[in-house]
Amino acid sequence: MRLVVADCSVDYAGRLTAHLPMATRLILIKADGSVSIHADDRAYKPLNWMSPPCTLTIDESPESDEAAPGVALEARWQVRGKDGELLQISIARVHHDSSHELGVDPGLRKDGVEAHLQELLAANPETLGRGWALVRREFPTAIGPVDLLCRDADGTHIAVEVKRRGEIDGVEQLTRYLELLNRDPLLGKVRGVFAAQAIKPQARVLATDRGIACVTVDYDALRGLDDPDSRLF
Amino acid sequence: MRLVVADCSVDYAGRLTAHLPMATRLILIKADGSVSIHADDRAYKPLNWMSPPCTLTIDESPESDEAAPGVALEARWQVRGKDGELLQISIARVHHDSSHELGVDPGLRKDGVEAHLQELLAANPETLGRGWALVRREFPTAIGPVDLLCRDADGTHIAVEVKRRGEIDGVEQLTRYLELLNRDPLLGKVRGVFAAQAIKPQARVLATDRGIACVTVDYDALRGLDDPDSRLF
DNA sequence: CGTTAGATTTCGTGA
DNA sequence: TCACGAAGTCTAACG
Repeated sequence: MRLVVADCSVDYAGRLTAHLPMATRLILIKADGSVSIHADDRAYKPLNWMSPPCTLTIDESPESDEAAPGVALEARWQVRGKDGELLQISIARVHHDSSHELGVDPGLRKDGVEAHLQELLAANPETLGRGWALVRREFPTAIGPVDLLCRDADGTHIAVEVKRRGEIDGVEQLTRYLELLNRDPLLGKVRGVFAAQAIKPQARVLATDRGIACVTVDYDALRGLDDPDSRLF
Repeated sequence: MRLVVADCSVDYAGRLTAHLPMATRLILIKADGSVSIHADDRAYKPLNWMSPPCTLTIDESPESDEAAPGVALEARWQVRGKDGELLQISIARVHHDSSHELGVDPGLRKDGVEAHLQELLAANPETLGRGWALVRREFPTAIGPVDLLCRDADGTHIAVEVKRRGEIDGVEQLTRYLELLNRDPLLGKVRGVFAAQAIKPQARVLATDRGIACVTVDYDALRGLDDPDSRLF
């Protein structure tokens, strides 16, 4: 990994066209070939970048920038990506330049994403409704799998769409599934349930309008049900 | 902006739970308070991060990590965010540490996004169909504005949804608008057109099934129509 | 290889 | 401030 702090201007032409006027910025070159240009804000997002695969070529005696003919340039970097994408960095002055050997990262472990929420609900269908039982996770349909298919105490099937955050797209998705499932004579009338940690008001309105019930799920409580050791009380 | 290259392990607890075992990484602290931890791959995305507003506290004589009692730690950084989010960085060895004054970035100019595509189509409705005229951009409905409302040579209204890339969500969106617009007796029967630089096959199928026409738009040609100087041929 | 759905999405804009 | 739509989204999984 190479870290360069420099006064530079930047031009990007590819999926869009963008220009950065001359200013002091961090240029980050990773071992994967990626190049990113950071200002001192915007959290982790760079101002401009090039994703791998790409190639960096350096011109140590470039012409001056057309936009600023008076400014002498130390170097011009050209990063070429796929599809003719080009990131051009015109460097007027380098403040810092260092390289570091990081090695391959051992990777990271995550917990608490939608897949895990789905697992927890599959293991505890009673959370969604009294007397409900799981029929199948990832129940297949022609347009994709339904997250959970359950059956209530009366034997009625319920299609459950699980989201971490319940927004309008999830309701649309469940609507398409229900349309298909309700054509299947083996299942009979299928109801819909939209389950999420939090449901946006507009999504709730749309769901209700379509006869889909909404359930907000307490992730921590569910995890407690699943693993009593993790309870804190 | 402060750049630290160090052997560290990381724990994050907040919107999810995540752990990074000990390894050499870049820690980037920006003036906005954000902290991000980068490996030498994954392009510009960090392994872990904390977005502002957040506060960094440093413990210079921490206890050893529970997970690795044998490893002595130089420091432990705790970054606290909103909602009790916590990013904890356990530092075993610092390889590099430097700070740099970057100042406020003058910002960047972008071109070629959806808003501009919408402007160009509004200025050139004939691109969508012979004899078409623009009625209004951002035509308001109860659930949000339709990108373009046009009228063809016969006086029939057409609702146009503009996307850079035409996917299934855009068709759903236009469908909802059409449902509403067709209840308005002042407009009469309203047709739908889905316009994008490229339209995914499935989106095209869904649109066609719902009687919505698809138009692929040549952005560069449109820009040429709008500004003859920018033509390259 | 195309398509889909998720993301600690992030980021802007308009109400 | 909240909510929704767009993003140079990116990325991993699945058919």
